[in-house]
Amino acid sequence: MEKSFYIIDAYAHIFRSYYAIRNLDNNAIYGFTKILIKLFKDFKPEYAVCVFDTGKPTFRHEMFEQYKANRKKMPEDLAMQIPKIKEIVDAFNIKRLEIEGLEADDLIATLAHKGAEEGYKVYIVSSDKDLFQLVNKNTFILDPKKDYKVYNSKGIEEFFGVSPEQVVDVLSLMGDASDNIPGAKGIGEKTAKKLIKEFGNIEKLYNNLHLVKGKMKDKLIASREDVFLSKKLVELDIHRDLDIKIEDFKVKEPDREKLYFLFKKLRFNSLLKEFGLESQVEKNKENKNYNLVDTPEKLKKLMGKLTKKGYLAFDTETCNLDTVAPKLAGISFSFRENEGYYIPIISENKEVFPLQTVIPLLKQILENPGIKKCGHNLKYDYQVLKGCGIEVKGIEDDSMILSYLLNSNLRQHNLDELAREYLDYKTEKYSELTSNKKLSICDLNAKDVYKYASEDADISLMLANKLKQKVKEMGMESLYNEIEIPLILVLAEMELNGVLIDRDFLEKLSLEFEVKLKKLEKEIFEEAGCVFNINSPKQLGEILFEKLQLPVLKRTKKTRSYSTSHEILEQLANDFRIARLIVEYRKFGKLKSTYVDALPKLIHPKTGRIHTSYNQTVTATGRLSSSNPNLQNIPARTEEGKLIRRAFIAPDRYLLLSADYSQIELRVLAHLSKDKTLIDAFRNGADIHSQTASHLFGVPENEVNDSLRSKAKAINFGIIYGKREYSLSRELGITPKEAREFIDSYFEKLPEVKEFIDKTIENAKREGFVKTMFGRIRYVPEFKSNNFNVRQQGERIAINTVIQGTAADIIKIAMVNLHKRLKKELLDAKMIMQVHDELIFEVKEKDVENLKRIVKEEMEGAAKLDVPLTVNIATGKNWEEAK
DNA sequence: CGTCGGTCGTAC
DNA sequence: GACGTACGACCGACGT
Repeated sequence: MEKSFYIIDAYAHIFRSYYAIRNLDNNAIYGFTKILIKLFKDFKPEYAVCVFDTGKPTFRHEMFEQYKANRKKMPEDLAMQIPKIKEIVDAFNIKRLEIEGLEADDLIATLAHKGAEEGYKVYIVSSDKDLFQLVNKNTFILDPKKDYKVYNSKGIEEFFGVSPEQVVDVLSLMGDASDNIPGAKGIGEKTAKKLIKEFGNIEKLYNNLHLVKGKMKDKLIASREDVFLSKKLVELDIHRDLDIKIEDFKVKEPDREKLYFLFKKLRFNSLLKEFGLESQVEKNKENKNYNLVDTPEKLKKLMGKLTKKGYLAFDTETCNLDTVAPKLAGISFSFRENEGYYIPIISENKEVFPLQTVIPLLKQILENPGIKKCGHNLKYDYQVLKGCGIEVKGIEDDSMILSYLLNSNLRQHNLDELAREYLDYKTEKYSELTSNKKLSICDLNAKDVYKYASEDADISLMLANKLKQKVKEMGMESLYNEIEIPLILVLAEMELNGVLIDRDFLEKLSLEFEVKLKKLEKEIFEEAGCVFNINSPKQLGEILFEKLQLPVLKRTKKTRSYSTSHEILEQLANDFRIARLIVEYRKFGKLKSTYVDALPKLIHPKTGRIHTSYNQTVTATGRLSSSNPNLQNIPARTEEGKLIRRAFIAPDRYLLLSADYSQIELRVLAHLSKDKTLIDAFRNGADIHSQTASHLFGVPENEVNDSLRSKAKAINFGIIYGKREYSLSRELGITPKEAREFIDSYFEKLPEVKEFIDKTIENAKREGFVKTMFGRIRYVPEFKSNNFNVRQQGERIAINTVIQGTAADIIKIAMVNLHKRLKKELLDAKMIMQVHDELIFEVKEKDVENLKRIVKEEMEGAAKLDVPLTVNIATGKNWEEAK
């Protein structure tokens, strides 16, 4: 019985997977691993080896300086995958082989030769035609690209057109652009094969040149030297002196545990299944030590332990999700990995410990700044506890924020996912715990809750340890410690503060809008000649473009249905009354449903105020986001929109104070690019858009009219968003060619800006991520796409993220500093809202002037740039007035 | 009846 | 397909 020996050409598969599989992280690892799995499942190799390259120069480079000179450096994101691939090969218990100064192909040739000599059936796992020359009666090619087809000599001849012995000669004639093998100039694959089939090899070909006709003969004569050099380059070299025994490559059982761990980490869930690695999921549960602390004795003992700790994780459980003061159900602690304690306060809706006895005990721990705390989404826990009269001190780590800093492209950073991703651990889900969705933690018995609750604290502790290390490695330690962590409390308090809303005013507005909408609706139905749902783009499209036969100017992106967007309706508005009416209807409908009717519903019954959620871990650039409601998109531009802002009010004897950064993103651009023109403009306190217009159109600044200024403004913002000629032309109502000229002349007048953009993109492509001024990173996987548009989007993302992200960092710094400052100066003033470049405060009338001074100082001093940061401040009884 | 993708519109 | 970052209302297809 003959033994089989499989030689795996690692890099061939790695490169192919990298370029063939898109839209997947770790694509090369994935593709390569799939091949290994297939091999194990279908071919069950007894002997196998994985051959790698060292990338060091070889004798071929000495022979021919240009050898492989065209090869680009391995892309960064591929290089990063190589170590993992080696780990996987090791876990499969397949030997790896790479020898310095020896190309993989030569190593494969040597191994194949040796294997055949020792009587093995040799299978070369590769799709590379350079290896076809090795096929003989004991050596075969196994091609994963061709559905794992096995080629013998005859197979090669059928597939490639010549016998394995003739492959080298064909390759020498046709050359290989990717390896920079010259071949015969002007002779391609087809001709090469024809010639070799006719003559047998290149020696015989050149000895019988007289039999070749016309141009082809001339080409062969001209390339003679190149062809023979090519043959030497293409011919694989068998190193008979290499001390290798095939016996050493005996395949052992794969290390299933290691593979499981690796696949899990890489999120190769389909491969887990494919290789039957699912059974071990629960394994990590076994060594957990979770405890229910349900007697006064146990509680006392735990508290004694906790007071001696310098660092611990905690997590609160609540009965409801009330924004202001949710009811505390229990609290869990962990101070050692795999260990956790749950103190139930409510079990099956009955008090386990009376609050007045537990709270003082908890205070000793939670309010002690010397005991550093960690948790997951501590903003929430802080608020819960504040509702119980506990003010948590010593917040050091938040695993949610750590995860966000490591990958801001993810919008979800929930504990379950992170545990799976980083700890290979499957958590108990809240939904599994309650099974019936109507139950809350308080309805359950603490005996059923404590494991779940302890786990959360334990997992957060383990994650914080692990992720903090990574954050340090990425150079984000100070961003984390000095900006994001202190910001938790700032946001927690802003949310608790909330903003006062004039409910009566909104209710009156709602009635007014309702009347307006009814009237518009009637008119629209009359124009249309029928009744339909104006809010349905589908129905509206059918009425406008089918029934009424209005011209179809644009279709929607994904479904190619009629576009009824504002832009299109505006274009139709001149000729068709119905289009004007719909624009008007949309405007009022939007304001009414999104703001006028929605805001009163969110007024908290106890405080009479709106308490939004500021999310710290959502945006990819580092900005905050706001939800329930979103206070960052309250209308500001139109007259009707401004009415909404009048509903945001200050209580009696208080005022709202709004402070916004003037042109912060353009100032950041000026600073980062060091562009002289921009810097000068900002230093001189000029109107930046007029100044740009002056430079751009070559007119003195006092002669810049509104039209020129608005063009310059559009370009200035266009730069930040990476706008191109097409969209700029649409905005300015000019041709794309004219827009192109504007952009070109902008870059000509502000060359440093152009340089900054190019450098940023270049850097981003090389590193795979961009970095803001304060070290925040964002990965830009778009660069890996094989779609041109997606790659171009990557460029815009890179630019915009650096600018928007840096601006976001700056206002966050200002918020942290202001929060401290307000506490210190004992002003009757509270920070209540943030809208990206604007902070809004509620301040007692007597303290307005002091607050103005302090806010200006802290915001303008938040970062030291090459241009001044300028802040405009206004006050009023409501938000509209304070603008 | 809930979920989810598509479209549209608001902010900076 | 053409401008970055968000949130959310509404519709309607789809699955239970």
